[in-house]
Amino acid sequence: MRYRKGQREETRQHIIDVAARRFREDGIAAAGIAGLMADAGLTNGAFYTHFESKEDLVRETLRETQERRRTMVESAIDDGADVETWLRRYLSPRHRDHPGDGCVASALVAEIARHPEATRDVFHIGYERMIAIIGRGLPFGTSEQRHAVALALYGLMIGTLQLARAAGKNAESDAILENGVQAGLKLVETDRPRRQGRSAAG
Amino acid sequence: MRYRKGQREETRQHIIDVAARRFREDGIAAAGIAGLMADAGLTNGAFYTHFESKEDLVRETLRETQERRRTMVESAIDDGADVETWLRRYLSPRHRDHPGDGCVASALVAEIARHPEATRDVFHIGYERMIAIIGRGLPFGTSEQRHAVALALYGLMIGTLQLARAAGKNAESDAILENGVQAGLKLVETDRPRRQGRSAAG
DNA sequence: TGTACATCAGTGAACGCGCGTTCACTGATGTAC
DNA sequence: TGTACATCAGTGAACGCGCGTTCACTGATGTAC
Repeated sequence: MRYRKGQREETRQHIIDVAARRFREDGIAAAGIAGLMADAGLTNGAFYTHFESKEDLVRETLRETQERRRTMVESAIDDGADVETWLRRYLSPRHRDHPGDGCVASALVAEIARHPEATRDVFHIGYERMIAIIGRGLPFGTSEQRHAVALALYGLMIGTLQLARAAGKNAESDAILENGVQAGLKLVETDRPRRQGRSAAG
Repeated sequence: MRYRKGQREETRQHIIDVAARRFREDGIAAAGIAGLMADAGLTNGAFYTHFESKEDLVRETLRETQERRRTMVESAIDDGADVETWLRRYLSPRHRDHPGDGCVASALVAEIARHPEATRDVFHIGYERMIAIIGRGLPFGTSEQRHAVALALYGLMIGTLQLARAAGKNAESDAILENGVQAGLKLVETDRPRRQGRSAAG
């Protein structure tokens, strides 16, 4: 490998990019370091000049992927995208079929729950920020109401995407996704302000 | 090991029970055969007199755990439990803190999505039966409406439980669960028949 | 009833393999004098 | 400007370990004659 100024930071970033994809595609445990490094065009030994351990890489990867996705959602909302637009983008066959580019929570949340606290803390920070962004993007309700809906929406989104992934790439799986979109919209509608009167007694 | 009539079937069942717990607690990949067999009080060699492969055990374990949980939900519904009761039982700190006894989908769905088709097929059969039971337990709507709500509810349930597990065992995690219960009830309420008039125009 | 053999359920060592991690080493580039 | 040395980024073999799987073997129980 030629020595070049700035090489180090560039390589580190490249390893993180490769890991981000492989972790989401295969799971953290199933993605080995030698394989990751080979994918990055390097040998296994170089890994430890960039990261303390595999767990360290996991944390860095979580930080990066969570921030990137949050930024995506944030700018979509700033561009005026309504709830249905990004909900439908999340619960899409495209997202289902490409976990390597997708939401890290839907791919790895169950595995992360079994990782050390330091790793779960990193995930948790990203998770709370994401909930805050989603809440801000909702059209109705007080900030408490929007936070509550955002929490539930996120649970619905990752659970539904996972079920669709387990179902495969077929019409039934597509229907699971579409059904999730409709349910999500209903949750959002719950807090729509009513102009007059009330619906039948509950 | 003493030879005894009926020993074989009993042992097989015991291995499945042990595996069902360990898979849900540690993940399928992280639970090794030697460890499982030691937990069952046996040595690793005996495994292959009961199962063709680890993947075979995974399928048998899925079949068993899915059927058992379905039966639980079914009898709860037959005993007249309302939606809130079993929803609150599912999204409880107890269920969050004991994945080994809990819903296999919430613990393993993402991992199962990466397993061979034969395994995903087994999961899918159990999943569809569970959706059918949940749908039957709902109080409102046509059978199509109830199926749709059941689908969304299940996604919400497993996603929310996973997020609570990643958050840990604390008040915030408890709040995630409670919020999920409320959202689930709202989804169910959506199809409550209205006695008269309509809510404000949408 | 006694005996020889078959069957059963499981033992435990071994196979090749890939894991995360360590470390002595390489060779290109930067820099002090 | 030339030279000696430091630094940098990475190589690649090796470590101990646990994985899924195989197989020759054990010893208790069942059964045919």
